Amino acid sequence: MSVVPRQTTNAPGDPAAAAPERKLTARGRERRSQLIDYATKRFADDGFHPTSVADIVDGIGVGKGVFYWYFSSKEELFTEILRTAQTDLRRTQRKAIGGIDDPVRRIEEGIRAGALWMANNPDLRRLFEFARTDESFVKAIRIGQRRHVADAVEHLQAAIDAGLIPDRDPVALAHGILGVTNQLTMTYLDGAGGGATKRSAEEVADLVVSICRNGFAGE
Amino acid sequence: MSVVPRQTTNAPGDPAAAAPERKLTARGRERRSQLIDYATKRFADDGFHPTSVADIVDGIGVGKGVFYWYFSSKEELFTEILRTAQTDLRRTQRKAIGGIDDPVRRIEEGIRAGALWMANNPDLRRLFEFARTDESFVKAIRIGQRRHVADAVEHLQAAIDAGLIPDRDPVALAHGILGVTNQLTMTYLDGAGGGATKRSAEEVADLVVSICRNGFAGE
Amino acid sequence: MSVVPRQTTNAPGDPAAAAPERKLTARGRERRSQLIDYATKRFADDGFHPTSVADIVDGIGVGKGVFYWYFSSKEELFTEILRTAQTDLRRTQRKAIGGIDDPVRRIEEGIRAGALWMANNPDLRRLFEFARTDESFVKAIRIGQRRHVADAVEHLQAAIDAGLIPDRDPVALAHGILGVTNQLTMTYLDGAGGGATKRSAEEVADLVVSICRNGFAGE
Amino acid sequence: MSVVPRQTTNAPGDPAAAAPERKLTARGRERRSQLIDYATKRFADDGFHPTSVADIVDGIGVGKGVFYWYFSSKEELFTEILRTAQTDLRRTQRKAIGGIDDPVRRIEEGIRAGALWMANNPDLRRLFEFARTDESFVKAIRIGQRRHVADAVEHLQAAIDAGLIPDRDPVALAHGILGVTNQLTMTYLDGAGGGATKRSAEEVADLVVSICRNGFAGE
DNA sequence: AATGAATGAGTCTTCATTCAT
DNA sequence: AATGAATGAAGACTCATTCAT
Repeated sequence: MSVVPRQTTNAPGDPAAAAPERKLTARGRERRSQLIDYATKRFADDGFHPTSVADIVDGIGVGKGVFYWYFSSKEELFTEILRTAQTDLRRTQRKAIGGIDDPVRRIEEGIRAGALWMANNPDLRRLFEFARTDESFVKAIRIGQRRHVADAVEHLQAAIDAGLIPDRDPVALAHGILGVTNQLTMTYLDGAGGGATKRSAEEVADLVVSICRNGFAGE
Repeated sequence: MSVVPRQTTNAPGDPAAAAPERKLTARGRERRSQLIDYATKRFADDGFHPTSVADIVDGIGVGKGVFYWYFSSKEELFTEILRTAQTDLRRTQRKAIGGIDDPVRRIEEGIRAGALWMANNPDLRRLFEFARTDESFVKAIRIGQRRHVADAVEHLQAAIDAGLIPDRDPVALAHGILGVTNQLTMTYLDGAGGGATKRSAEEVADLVVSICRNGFAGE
Repeated sequence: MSVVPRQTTNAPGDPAAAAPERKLTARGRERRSQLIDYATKRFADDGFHPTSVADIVDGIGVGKGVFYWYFSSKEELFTEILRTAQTDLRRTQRKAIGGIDDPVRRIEEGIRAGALWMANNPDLRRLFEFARTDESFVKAIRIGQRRHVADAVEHLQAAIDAGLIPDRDPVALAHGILGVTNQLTMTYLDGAGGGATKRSAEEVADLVVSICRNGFAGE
Repeated sequence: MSVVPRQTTNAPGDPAAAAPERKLTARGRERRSQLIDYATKRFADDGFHPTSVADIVDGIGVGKGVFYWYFSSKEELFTEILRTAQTDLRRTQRKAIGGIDDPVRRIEEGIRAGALWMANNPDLRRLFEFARTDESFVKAIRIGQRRHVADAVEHLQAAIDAGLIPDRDPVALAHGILGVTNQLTMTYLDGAGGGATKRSAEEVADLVVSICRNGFAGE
């Protein structure tokens, strides 16, 4: 006779719609990944808004309900993609500069790693770019970007303190680096280069590092 | 009862649907401007996809017919906004460097003018950014971007030829400048700066010029 | 160049979704009525939840958009039906007792008018009944019911003050009257009478008045 | 891949889909009760249609399969709730008047018992009310109501035959009693009373008896 | 030039129900 | 007995666009 609700569905008043916290089986986790991967591709190719949930589930060949079993909404899925991607980018950069002592080399290797990641994950790079333009996702993207910038600032400040580079606003520098990286990877690796010569990911990474380091007039 | 979209009379040979070629009265031109201005604001604030034609005409307080009297589609309006904006940006930059002989100063003043334009037209800057992410508009935006880059390349090449700056790929440099400009104006003037100090348009422009010129290590 | 929004769509923060305030033409007003009438019938016959917006527009033979041109949601339409009906019921009762001096006769004629209204508007009666059971509409229905009870209480109190009827809680009496009216009109005029003899609206009205007046033991 | 609803093994000759006839263990019976109790609460609070099977099983913290192990459908569960409740109400009333000889007192005590039951089972009272408004359940509810009325009629007729109360249509009287009981318990015990004073279940029961007995004008 | 009305395919999302394990 | 996964029809609602007036 006792009515003991063991579990409330979703904490109400939650700012951003959270994922349905489910205990997933192996098969479930696989499905979830599959949805994320396929959706990433479609979002990158066709855009977030133009890609419908129906497109996604049809593309995978499952029923519509499957989507909502794993994600509470299309927006939540997208946010999830962004979060994962940002985490991965950060991890990649950290790994690349681990063990390097010279702050300037840390900066350079960080830039290179960032550029390579962008080159290797063109879909995710595009999603970042879109997310920045959409009211619903700016917030999500800024959290990661702030951390990203903070990471770079740390090394820039160290280099400045060590007298290795001129003393300029490190936050502005970090953003400059970000801008160059985005623009060049997009231009040379995304087919956006108007008449620009095709280049390999490594070449582009070198280019990014060089421009970030010297500007157009430096050295 | 069936709704069969009819082709509007278009300029022949025009690849994308063009505006209905109308001879507008003074009042008509004003209406058109009003639509463009209001739509620009809404597109920038809420996004292109989330903003419906109904939002636009309701916001102005006119009927739906008005919209389709001046534009053949929502896409056409957006394309028109982009085209006008790109033209305006270019004109602004050209005016800024007119009469300057030193190629390096031309570059710097061009950068400054570009950054100032972005700072003064934040809505349009956002629309550029979005347009790059949407399959339907990349083409439109690239035409202008290519010209924009070409302009910069011309001066960079001149500076290189004159031995005023090191000999590096001017196309890459031009793109780097673009990236820095976008990122910094966005960061410091669009509220996107995570903890970054607020700055005036002029300060930001100086910052952009400085970073583009020297990179993080130069000078 | 000026952007002058003449009219915002809907006051945001509005508790209940309000109707899209439109200037309707004669044809528009007719459509709206048609939708209300048809929906009333379907809601009464099949229930509010089981009746879909598609059912309604299909039944009338118009496109789905028509519905949302006139009503902002299915709920809003239903609320509108309730409001109109309650107003009509009240007007009917007021007209019926206008000019009667004796408070007891006012009560009796009010009851009779109420019962007749219910008998003549079985669909609306059913909707009232449903609305009381649905979280989303109780509030809407109670506003009217409170007024309805207040009206009755006024006359009951007058009769008590004049020593024409025993001094009992008039609010409780008013609710009792309501209960009898609902139950009997439903039973005898809605096909809900289990084995009960069919009766005319007038007969039922007499029955309601008689029972309300005397109870089972009185007189 | 196709989903073809299969007939669950039903008691043959059963008009509506009946519960799977299972021999339940002690634990099984408890689960079933738990489902019924929790569902009753949700149906009463949120409505039958708005409450999904998922809501119910999630609220209890079990899988979907559990639900369909004990009930063949959501409708069947609801019907079951109604049936049980009606049986319980009847039993309560019968017990209350057992051993009373005077038919008038039998009527009064029956009314009181009914009112008290409603007061003590507000959720079930609400479900009765809803069931009367939904095409799918009217039939189920009427069976019980008919019996309920028949019970009352029996005593009313006895009282009339004994000359203890005036000779009026006992069926109508019985329905009148029902209407008063529903309306007053709802008003005073369900928070539906617009400005009406809160009262205890016993007070309300007294009120109901008094009004049913005397009407508004009788002694 | 402009309006209110209308279209209907398409969007996101829900939900009763089934099934393999 | 019970679970997580899946189904897919159906629901409410949107929206670019067209049309009669």
